[in-house]
Amino acid sequence: MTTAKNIKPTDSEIEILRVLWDKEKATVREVHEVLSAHKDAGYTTTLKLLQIMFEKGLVTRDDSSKTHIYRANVSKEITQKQFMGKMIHSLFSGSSTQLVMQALGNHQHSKEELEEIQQLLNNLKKK
Amino acid sequence: MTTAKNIKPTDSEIEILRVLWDKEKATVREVHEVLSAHKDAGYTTTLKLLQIMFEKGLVTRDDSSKTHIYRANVSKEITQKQFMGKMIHSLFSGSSTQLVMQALGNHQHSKEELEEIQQLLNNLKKK
DNA sequence: TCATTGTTACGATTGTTTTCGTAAGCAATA
DNA sequence: TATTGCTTACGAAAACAATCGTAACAATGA
Repeated sequence: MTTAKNIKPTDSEIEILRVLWDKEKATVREVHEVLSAHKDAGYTTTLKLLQIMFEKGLVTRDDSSKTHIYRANVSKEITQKQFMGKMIHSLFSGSSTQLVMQALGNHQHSKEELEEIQQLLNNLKKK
Repeated sequence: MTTAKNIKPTDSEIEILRVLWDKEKATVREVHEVLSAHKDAGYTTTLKLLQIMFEKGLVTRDDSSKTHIYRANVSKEITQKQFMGKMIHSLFSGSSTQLVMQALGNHQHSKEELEEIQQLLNNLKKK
């Protein structure tokens, strides 16, 4: 699962992956419960999406018992990196620095968070 | 054009917007020339896309002469912010700090860039 | 004038994503 | 046993994105 897949999940697929990243494993019903809190789509929609994701290799499933159990098969980190790279390329002229400045300037960060970033920055500067 | 539009351009539309952001204004042919450097789609595809973007309000056009002249009607900054927000929400649990750390840690930054980020960080810390 | 070239308009096709309806199976239980 | 409820499978529709072919028209120059 830590393997880098060259697959880009759609928006709906990411919503599902978020649940799986969070819960480690889940049934269709469990995923659907979480999703239906802020989205309204039928149960079979979630089911179908998970089946498609299985075909694509985005998730694995244990079908040894009647109710199948799904797990993410792409890591959150790799997916983050992938989308980040795409965004840097398409919207920030390839400059990750510009993206960082944008994120820093346009969002609120607590004192602790700023300090955390400072730590990382210090490390990077050492090299 | 600086107005915040609640519209999310598709991937192809972003490619076109990049050209318009870069050139300020352009004809279909000019846009197409730039695009066809790294993409192969016919001229009428670019034309059609620009027409659709016009209907959506993503671009404006001057059709006073036969060859229309297009301009972006959404700013780069607002589009960046919009996609950034979406990404932070969907892939970073709403934490822009996490996104910043990811971008910092996973990409190369020159000494000058790191310094630039440091400056901004200093400003933020003052508050 | 007539052919060529470059332009817009627009319908149609193709592919992908999202959604749902329906059928079929299985298990629990009235 | 028969009913109910929860499950998967799967086809198909709807919405959207991307592509192209063709027609119509204007401007240019042979």
